[in-house]
Amino acid sequence: MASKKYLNAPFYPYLTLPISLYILEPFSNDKEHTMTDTNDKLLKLRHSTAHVMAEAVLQIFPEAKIAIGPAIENGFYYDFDLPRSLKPEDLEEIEKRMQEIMKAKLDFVKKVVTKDQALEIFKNQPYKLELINELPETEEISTYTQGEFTDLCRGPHVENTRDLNFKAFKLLNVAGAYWRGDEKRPMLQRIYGTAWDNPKDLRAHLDWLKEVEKRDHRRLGKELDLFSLHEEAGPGLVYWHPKGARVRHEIEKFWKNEHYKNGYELLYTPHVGKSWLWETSGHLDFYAEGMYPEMIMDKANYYAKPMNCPFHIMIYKNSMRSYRDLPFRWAELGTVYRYEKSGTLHGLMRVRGFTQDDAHIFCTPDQMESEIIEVLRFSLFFLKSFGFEKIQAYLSTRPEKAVGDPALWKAAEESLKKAIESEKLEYDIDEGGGAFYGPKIDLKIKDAIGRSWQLSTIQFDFNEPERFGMTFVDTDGKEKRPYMIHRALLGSIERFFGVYLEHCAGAFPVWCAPVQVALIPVAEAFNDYAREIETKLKAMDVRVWADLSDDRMNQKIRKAQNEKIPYMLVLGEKEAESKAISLRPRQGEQKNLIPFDDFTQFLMEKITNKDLL
RNA sequence: GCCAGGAUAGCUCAGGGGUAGAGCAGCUCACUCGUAAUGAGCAGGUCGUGCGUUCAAAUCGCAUUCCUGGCUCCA
Repeated sequence: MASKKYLNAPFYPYLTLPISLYILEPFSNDKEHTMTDTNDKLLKLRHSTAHVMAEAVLQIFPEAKIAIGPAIENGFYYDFDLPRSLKPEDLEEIEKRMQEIMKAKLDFVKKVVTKDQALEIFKNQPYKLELINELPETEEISTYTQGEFTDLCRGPHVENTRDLNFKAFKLLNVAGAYWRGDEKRPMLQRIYGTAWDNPKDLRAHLDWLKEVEKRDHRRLGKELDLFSLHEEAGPGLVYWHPKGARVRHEIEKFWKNEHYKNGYELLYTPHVGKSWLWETSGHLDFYAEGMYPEMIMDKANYYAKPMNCPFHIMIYKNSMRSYRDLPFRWAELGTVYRYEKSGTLHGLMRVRGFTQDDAHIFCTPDQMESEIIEVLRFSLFFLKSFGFEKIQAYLSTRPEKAVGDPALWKAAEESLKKAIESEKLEYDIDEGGGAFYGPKIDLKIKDAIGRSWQLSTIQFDFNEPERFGMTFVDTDGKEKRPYMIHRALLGSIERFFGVYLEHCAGAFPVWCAPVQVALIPVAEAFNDYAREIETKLKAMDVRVWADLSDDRMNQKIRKAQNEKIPYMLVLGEKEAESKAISLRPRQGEQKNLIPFDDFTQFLMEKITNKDLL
């Protein structure tokens, strides 16, 4: 059931499987192209284009069964049950016929019909019949007809096919899709297309798609030699190459330092544990199919951990805890393993082994509110450190089936809301959208090309403290239940790395770039000077690469540029004489003959401030 | 998991029933050159894996693994 659409969902710390909305809003700077601005005009136009496509498909396959064909973000689709599977060439034929239909200037004619009439009209269309029969009695049933094609549809539509610009749409791809998204129902063929008001907008959207492809983290990961995956060694398991590991190390170093600075302690816990843990936590009941299968050893069943929380709870329960000890803020870069269906694996975005930037906060009821506010502030600090300024919060509240006292839920929800408001974040409330064990806040960021990704999640848990019988001794000498909050800021390191890689298109800021400075001697005669500079920079912990190959200077620059190394230092006779360098930044203007000390000062500032360039 | 497409040298890709091809990368040699590709040469795959059809398979068929695009967006 999961799909690529869910790639922007984070890895939840606890029991739920990731479910999330996919928001794709290209051209964040260009209102014309965003869905928010999508006036009915574009919606109508796209939906009408879907109808035109259905007509074209029926011309080719008169026996085709049609399902549904809505407008979606940037375009539309239509699902068909066809006698054979479509080939890419079919799309061209369909497109051609669609253009003919548009040029024919056909009216879209609406007709209100009775249920019986509708059943008669669509008697050969089983999917439509199913829809008709499920319509509420009160609902007006209408059909829209253009040319030879009539569809069950509530509209609205454009008036005439001439309102559709036959040069402003394009069919993109064919895909399988279950009827009504249900894997037990028949698999239909879905044709996706994109449609716009004018050819210029279409062009812009196609360019955007190209940009998405160019930034694909799988492509960049290969080009920049950052990581790899190996089917023969296990799908969905990531191998970090030296350069990728360097970036990851820098990110993790930053993460750890900031946690210590912000009142957290770090933990390390095992990767496997006996079934008792997962029976107690409830994972084996609710989540078994998401776990790697058991390993049997010394007559006990062990599981690779899909979550870190039970381990942190073990540490909590290791001794008596007093209200004086709380809150505990325990963080761990914990690598977990989950069985993700083979069809859902995708580069670094969806994998089977990944590292959560996890933490659990155990606190008293009194502390809950300030802890939540603090966690949210800390999340925002991290996201902003990486240059994500546009942040949207989503608050999910108590679902019908839930554990825990409703009053506790209410209080938790209130404190979550207060935290969001104190940070003045935009937010949406998903009523009843919380997990069964507690309400949560999710944070979504928007990347450089306008796509939304969910990264942080802050979740209450009324379940595990109960199941594990966690307690603390309160001021009155009585044992009470602590509050437990799960939170991940970046989500998982792997996925965050993928998102960030796409966000910056491979051009990491200097502080975490795998190579920070490239040295480019103009000719062999200046290799010595390059070595001298290299030694000095290395002594300052700068990651430097001296290109002493016998390539020509132009070639060296090209290589460094393609590797997206932030700074290139060109070194020749003039530089060597005056102990200077010529600076060619990966972006921006070059500056010649800068005193070396000036450069290092500039560089160190960039690095320590984590400048994003 | 399901539907469709794909898997050919490290990378990007061409070819297609008669025993494999390009560019880049790599290696060697020459060149020592001021801001995005110096030139020449060499080496490198049995065409994802298995089984089958055939005189003959990378090319056809079946199976399998992995990859890619999709699989709630309610007429």
